[in-house]
Amino acid sequence: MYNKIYKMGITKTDIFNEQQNKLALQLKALAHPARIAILQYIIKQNACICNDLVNELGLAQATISQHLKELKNIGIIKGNIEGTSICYCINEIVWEQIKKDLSLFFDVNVKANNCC
Amino acid sequence: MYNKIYKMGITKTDIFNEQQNKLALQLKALAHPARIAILQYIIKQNACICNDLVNELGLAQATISQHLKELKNIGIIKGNIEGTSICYCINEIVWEQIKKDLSLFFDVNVKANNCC
DNA sequence: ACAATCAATCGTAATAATGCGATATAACAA
DNA sequence: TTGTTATATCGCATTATTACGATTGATTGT
Repeated sequence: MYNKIYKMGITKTDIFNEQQNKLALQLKALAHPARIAILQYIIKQNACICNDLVNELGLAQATISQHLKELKNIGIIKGNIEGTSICYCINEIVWEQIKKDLSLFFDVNVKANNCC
Repeated sequence: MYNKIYKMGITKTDIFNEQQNKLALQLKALAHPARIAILQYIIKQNACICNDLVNELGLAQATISQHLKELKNIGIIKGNIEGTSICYCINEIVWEQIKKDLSLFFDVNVKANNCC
């Protein structure tokens, strides 16, 4: 039935350019309400530990830890060991870089559409 | 084993606020290299039809159609029937609104971190 | 040394997303 | 009418994501 060879369920990153793939990965890491809430909380408190987020958001510790990992993967947050806990804060350099990457995409001149 | 009632594999949108859920949905719709490429192509050409994208990107027609649907869902593009084909273009109003929503999230004062 | 605390990871269950072939539908052309 | 073209949708296979309990490992306090 399927005579062409391709991997099902997998994004074909090879047909897109570096910028498109990178931006998509950054957006995907941000595209969850819990991760947006985590970032907002860290910004509000300046820094926080995993357990603070568990209490604040009402998700299980394993779930928060998983979301933190995805945010760490794109570098937007970084953690520092402080005794038994780990203090998380925003990585300003990466935060600004992502802002720049988004601007590069969004700050284009979207012409007055001619067909709608 | 699991004595608490919750639906597995589903995002708990009820514990987040309107802004967090909306922003996450917008970001999710943009968080795929194909959809970024589609938007960039539409902007470059001002407008295009589904088949143009099939030729340009090298994805199957069904796949392109599916990605277009997701972009239509957040309103960032709109289609206009032109004969047998449908002309797609950017919805400038929504484009600017999403830019604003992103600015609201990103343009905060990220303090110098005090723990990393 | 021993218990307590915190966070990462493993394992698991369920839903979501990705991609394409096949088919359906709608509009135009001959 | 018949055929062509363009797009949407259905069905399917596969991978990805979400969420949590249980466990592990590391550090602190007694």
